[in-house]
Amino acid sequence: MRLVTWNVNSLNARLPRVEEWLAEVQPDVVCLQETKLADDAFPALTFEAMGYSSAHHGQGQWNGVAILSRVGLDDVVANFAPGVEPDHEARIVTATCGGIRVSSVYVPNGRALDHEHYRYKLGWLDRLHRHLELDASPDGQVVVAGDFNIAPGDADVHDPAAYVGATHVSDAERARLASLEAWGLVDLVRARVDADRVYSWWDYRAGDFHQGRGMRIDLVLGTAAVRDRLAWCVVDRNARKGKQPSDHAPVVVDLSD
DNA sequence: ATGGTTGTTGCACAA
Repeated sequence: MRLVTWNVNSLNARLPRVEEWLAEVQPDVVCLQETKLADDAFPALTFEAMGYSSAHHGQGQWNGVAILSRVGLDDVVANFAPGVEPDHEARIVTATCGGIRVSSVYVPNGRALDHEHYRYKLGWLDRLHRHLELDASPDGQVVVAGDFNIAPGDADVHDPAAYVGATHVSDAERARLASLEAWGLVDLVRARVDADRVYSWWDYRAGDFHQGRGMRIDLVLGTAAVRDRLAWCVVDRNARKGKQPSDHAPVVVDLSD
């Protein structure tokens, strides 16, 4: 099974590139973030024609997450699971695809350590942990994939010194990620790729992509049962090149059957 | 050099 995650930064602006990339890469399960669409504007028929069932949780203009699957799509939960305080923004959708409980997540950016949005981010990550406790089992096949807006370690940041005091690298954010790992999730790319400078996001400005100034903030987390199936993975930085790219590259994970 | 770009029912703000 090929599972991917991609923050497309507006599906409206990105649909031609997304269609082209899906046709080339042929993933079975696709987690999308920042569709920036209302549910009635989501191009479900376009994906259906390519063989994908889909579940979209959107609000229009900002945020919006989706899961596409050609290996089944059942038991969809938009927002956090019942029992968790609902998010007022569209940042998580969950479905069972090919026997894996999959969540597509767009973790709040946080903006700055002294910003209210940062408190929202930390609380959101706590709610994600609670969501997993209610919706999934660490002993099962579970994947949480998306834009976490957290660089797990300094090896995931092009210039750690430049990010001291910034969001994405703070102890509190990394502690939330560690809490998800303590529940039973593993960072699949880090488990497989022993290298620095593997990034998934580059600022549009100042030629950051060309200069290699990026961060790895798009993650595929999986339980031990998923990690044991891990056959191959890559961040497809080619998708960050060319005309009208997203500022994020897709992350590709191949699992053995 | 706190610069630069892209997206949004934009005309500022989020990323």
